[in-house]
Amino acid sequence: MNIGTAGERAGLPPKTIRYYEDIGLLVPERQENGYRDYSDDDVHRLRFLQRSRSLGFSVDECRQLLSLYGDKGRESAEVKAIAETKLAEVQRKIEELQSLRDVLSHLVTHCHGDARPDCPILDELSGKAGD
Amino acid sequence: MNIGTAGERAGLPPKTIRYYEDIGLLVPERQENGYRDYSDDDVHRLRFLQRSRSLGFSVDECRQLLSLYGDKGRESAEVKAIAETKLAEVQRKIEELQSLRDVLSHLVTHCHGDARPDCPILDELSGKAGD
DNA sequence: CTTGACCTTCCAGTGACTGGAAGGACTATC
DNA sequence: GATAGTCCTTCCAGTCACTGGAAGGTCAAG
Repeated sequence: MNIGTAGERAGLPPKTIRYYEDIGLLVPERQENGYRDYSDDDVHRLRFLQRSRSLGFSVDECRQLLSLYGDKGRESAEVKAIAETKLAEVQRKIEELQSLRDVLSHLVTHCHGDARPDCPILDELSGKAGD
Repeated sequence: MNIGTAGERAGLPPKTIRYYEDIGLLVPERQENGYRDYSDDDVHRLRFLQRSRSLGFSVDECRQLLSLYGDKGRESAEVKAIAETKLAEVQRKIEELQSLRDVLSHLVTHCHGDARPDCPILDELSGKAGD
C-alpha cells in the first residue's frame, strides 16, 4: 500500500513516515515503480508509533518499545520500567506547569488591565515586586 | 560589565545572552577591547527575560513584553492580554498532560512487570486492547 | 493528451539554545 | 618577560522531531 493510505490508516502524515524511515524506525519494501510499499503489519507498527509518540515517548524510546514489541521473548518488566520512568516525568511536568499557572494567574488577577501605564505584571517580571 | 558577570547576575549562561543579541533581543555596548559591556539596566532586562522565559513565554512574546516594558506610555491591557493568552495555554497543556498521565498510569498498574513475555502496555500501544 | 493527485528525492527551516574549535585579552605568578 | 589559566571573541554545527517547498516521475480519469 502507498504511503498516503498507510498514513491515513496510522494517523500520521507521509512526511513524518518518511522521516521515520530516514532515522531507521520503519523501513518498508518498495514497489516496482519505486514507491514505498507498506504492509498491514507496517501500518500496525506505524499506529504503534503514533500512539507511543502521542503518549509522550521520545522517538528513541519508541525505538526501544518497538523492538521490544517485535521481540517475542522480551520481558514485560523492561517495558514497564520505560513506562514508569515516563510516568514520573509527566507527573513532574504537570507540577511545574501548575506552579507556572499559579504565578501567571496571580499576575493576571492583579493587573487592572486598563489604559494606565503602570502594570503589576511588568513590575513582577522586572523584579520590582520582590524576587 | 563583562558577559560572564552579567550572566551570573541575570541567571543566564553567556551563550544564551549572546544568542539573545544575535536575534536582536538585547544588544549591549562594546568595550574598547571588543568585549560586550553590560550596564545595570541591561542586567535588569536580562533578568526580565530570564523570568519571562521561565514562565513559559516564547522569545517572541518576551520581545513584545520587553518593548512594552520599555514603553512608558503603553497600556497595561496589552500586557494583561498576553499573559491571559499564555495562562489559557498553560491550563490546556496541564489538562493534556493529566490525561496522558492517566493513560500511562493505567498501563503501568496493569502490567505485571515480570519475566513473562506478554505485556498489557505493548498490547495497548499496538491497539489490541481497543482504540 | 492533458489534468490533477499522488509519489520520489533533496535541501532548508523551525525554536531556543548548546557544544566546540580557533584564537585574542586579561590577570597573576615566577 | 614568559607562562598559565581564565575569560572573551567569532563562527560553524548539532540538537529534536518534524515541516515546507522545489523539481521532477507515475498513475488513473476523462
